[in-house]
Amino acid sequence: MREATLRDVARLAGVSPRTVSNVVNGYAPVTEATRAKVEKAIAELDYRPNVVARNLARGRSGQIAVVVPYLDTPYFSELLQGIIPRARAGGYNVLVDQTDGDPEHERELIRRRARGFAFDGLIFSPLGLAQRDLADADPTLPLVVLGERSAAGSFDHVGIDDVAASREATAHLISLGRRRIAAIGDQPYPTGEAAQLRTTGFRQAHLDAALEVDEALVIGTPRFNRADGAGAMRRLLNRSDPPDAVFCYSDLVALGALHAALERGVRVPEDVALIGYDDIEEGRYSNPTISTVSPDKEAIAATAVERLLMRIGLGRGTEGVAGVEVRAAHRLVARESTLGRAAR
Amino acid sequence: MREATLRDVARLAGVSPRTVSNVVNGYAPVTEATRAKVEKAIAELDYRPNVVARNLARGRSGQIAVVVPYLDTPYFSELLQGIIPRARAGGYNVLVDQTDGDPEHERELIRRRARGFAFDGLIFSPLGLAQRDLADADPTLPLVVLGERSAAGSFDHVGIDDVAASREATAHLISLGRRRIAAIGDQPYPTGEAAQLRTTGFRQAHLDAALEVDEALVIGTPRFNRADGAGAMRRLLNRSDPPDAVFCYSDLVALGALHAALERGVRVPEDVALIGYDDIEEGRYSNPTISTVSPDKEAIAATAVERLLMRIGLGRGTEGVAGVEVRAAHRLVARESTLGRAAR
DNA sequence: TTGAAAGCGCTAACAC
DNA sequence: GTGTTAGCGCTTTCAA
Repeated sequence: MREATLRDVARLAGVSPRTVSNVVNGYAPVTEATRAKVEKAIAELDYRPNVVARNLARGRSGQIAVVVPYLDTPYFSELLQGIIPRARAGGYNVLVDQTDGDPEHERELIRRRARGFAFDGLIFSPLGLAQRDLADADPTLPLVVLGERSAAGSFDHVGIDDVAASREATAHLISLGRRRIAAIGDQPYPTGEAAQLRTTGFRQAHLDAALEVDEALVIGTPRFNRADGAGAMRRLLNRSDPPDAVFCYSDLVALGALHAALERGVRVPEDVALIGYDDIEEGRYSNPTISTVSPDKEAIAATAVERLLMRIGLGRGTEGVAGVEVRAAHRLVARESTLGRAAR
Repeated sequence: MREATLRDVARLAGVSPRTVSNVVNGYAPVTEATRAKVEKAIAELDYRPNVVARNLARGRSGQIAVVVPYLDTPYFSELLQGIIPRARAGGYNVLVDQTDGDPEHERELIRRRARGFAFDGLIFSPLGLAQRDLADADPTLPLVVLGERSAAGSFDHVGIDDVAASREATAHLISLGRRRIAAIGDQPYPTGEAAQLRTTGFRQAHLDAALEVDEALVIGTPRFNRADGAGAMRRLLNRSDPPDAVFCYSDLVALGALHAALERGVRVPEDVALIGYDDIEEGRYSNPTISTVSPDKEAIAATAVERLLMRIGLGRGTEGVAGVEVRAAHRLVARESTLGRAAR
C-alpha cells in the first residue's frame, strides 16, 4: 500500500493541502476545529511527511556531514558522539564519512560538495589536506574545520592551542627531571600541520628550560595510531642512548609506545616517562594510566555545531563572513605514566 | 549566484533536459557529439545534480541509516568503519545515530521511520529493545539487525553464534586448569538478550566439564564498558573466595576488569585469567594483552550491507520475504591475559 | 484563517 | 537518439 501523502490527508480532512502543511509544521494559526480534523486524518492514514520532498521544496537537505580521517580513532568517535545529539537538537541529521586521510578524497569533498552526498554544512577534520587547499574550497559551503588554524579562510576553526598544550606537556616532563626527551608523531609539511604545531611547542619548552633538543629523538610517524607509536618506540629503545621521556602526539601513539616499552621490560615511568594527547578513555584504564593533554571535547563539539548551524542559517550570505578561530580549553592531566603508581 | 540546474545545462547545450539527464546518469545511448556538447556545458556551468530533487523523483533517499547504542564503543566504530565504504560503494550514503540504549528512542526509530530521518534501509544494533518489539516494526522497512536472532521476524539478522563462542571462551579457561570461573556482563531479560546467550554458553561449558557454576560469580552489569567491568571485578576481588578466571562479555569489560585487578596487585593471568569478547584493537596493545573471542567483523559489515541493499532493491516486495539469519565466523584468540607472558 | 496554484530540480513514460 | 511533459510530495506566495 502506498504511503499516505499530504494530499490524501487534505482530502480526508476536507481541507486544502496548505492547511495540512500548516498543522504539520505548526505555522500559521489554525482553528482548533480544523486542527483536530486534520490531526484525526493524519492519525487515521498514519501519515508521515516525506522528508525528501520537504527538503526539495525548502531548498535544503536538513543534513550536515561530519568527515574525519578515521572513524575507529577514539578521539574522533568521542567527538562524533558529542556532535550528533547537538546537531539533531538543532534539527539536522548527521551524515558520516571517513577519508582515510586520502588527500584526493578530502579535496573532492571540499572543492565541490561530493557527488551524491547532500548536506547543508560540513564539519571537517582534514588530515592529508593542507589547510591552504581549503582556500579554494567552495566559498558558499558552510564549513567548520576541526583543528588549529594555520591559514586564513572564509570558514571557521575550532580547536585547542596546540603549541601551548604541547609546550605544557613537554614542560611537565622536564619538571620531573627528565632531560633526554623524545617526541613521537612529527609529520612533514604540508600534511602534518597539526603535528608541526606540537613539535613547535615541544621545542619551545626546551628553549624555556635552556635545554637542547636532540633531533635524533624527534620521530616522524605516518599516522597517529598504536602501531606507529609502538614502532617508533622500538626504534628509540634500540638506541644506545634511549630517551628518559617521550612526548607522544596522541594517546594512541602513547599507548603503542607503552606497549613496546613494557614488552622489552622497560619500566614506565621509572625508565621512561610517557605523555600523550587527546585524553581518550582508554588512557584512563591502561596500566599504567597515561598522562595526557585533555582538550575540552564537549566544548569543541558544541562550538563546532553551533558555528556551523549559525553559518547555515546565514544562507548564501555566508560567503562574506570571515572565518573565526575558536580556541577551546585544554588542561594537562598527569597520571601514572609520568608520576608513577604513587599517583594513586 | 544561483546553482546551475539541469535546465540551464540543457539550454546552454541546446538540448532537452532529458538528454542532459541521460548523459549525467549514463542511461540511454547518446551520440558522442551530443555527449560532448552536454559535458562542455556541464563543465562551463560547474553543474552538479541536486541530489534531493533526484531522490524525490526516484522515490528514494539514497541513504541508509546505521544506528548503534554507543558510537564511542570501539566495537561499533570498527563495525561502522567497515559498513560505510561498502554502503558508499553500493551507492548509498550513511546516516549515523546512536540511541544510548534508550528503548524509547529505539522503538521510535523502528516503529515508524523516525521523523525527519530519511533512509531507505536500516542497520540496527538494538540494546534496550527486546527483539520481539521488532516484530511490530514497520514491515516495509528494509532492516538488518546486528546480533544473534532471538525471535523470528521479517528482517535479517547478522551475527556470530554467541552461545558457541561463549562456550569456547569458557572452555578455554577450564582447559587452563581454572575452576572458579566468574562471568561479568549478564543482563536481565528482555534488555540483555545478547548477554543471556553468553551466559548460556558459559553454563554449557561448565556442564561439558562437569563443573558447577557458582551463581555468586555471575555478575550483572548495566553496560558493557570499562567502568562497569572494573566495578564488577572489584566486587569479585572483595570476596573471600575470589575467582581464578573471568569470562567478560566484552573486551571493554575485560579491560576494566584488568585495570581493577592490577590496581589491587592481583596478577593477570597468574592469580586470575581474563578473557574478553569482540577483539577490539585496544586488547592487542594492553598490558597484558587480552585473550578474546574474535568475530569476523569484516564479514559482518559486508553481509549486513549486502543483505540490506538486497532488500532495498526488492522494493516494497520486502514485506513478503522471510528474515534470514546469517552467522558470521568467529575464533578464539588466546593472548597474555590467559596464557601469560610466555605467550610471546 | 484557508484555498488555489506555482514551483523546488530531477526522472522517466511516451512520443517522434 | 532526443524532445515533451507530467509528475515526485511538499512549501509558500498570492488571493479570497
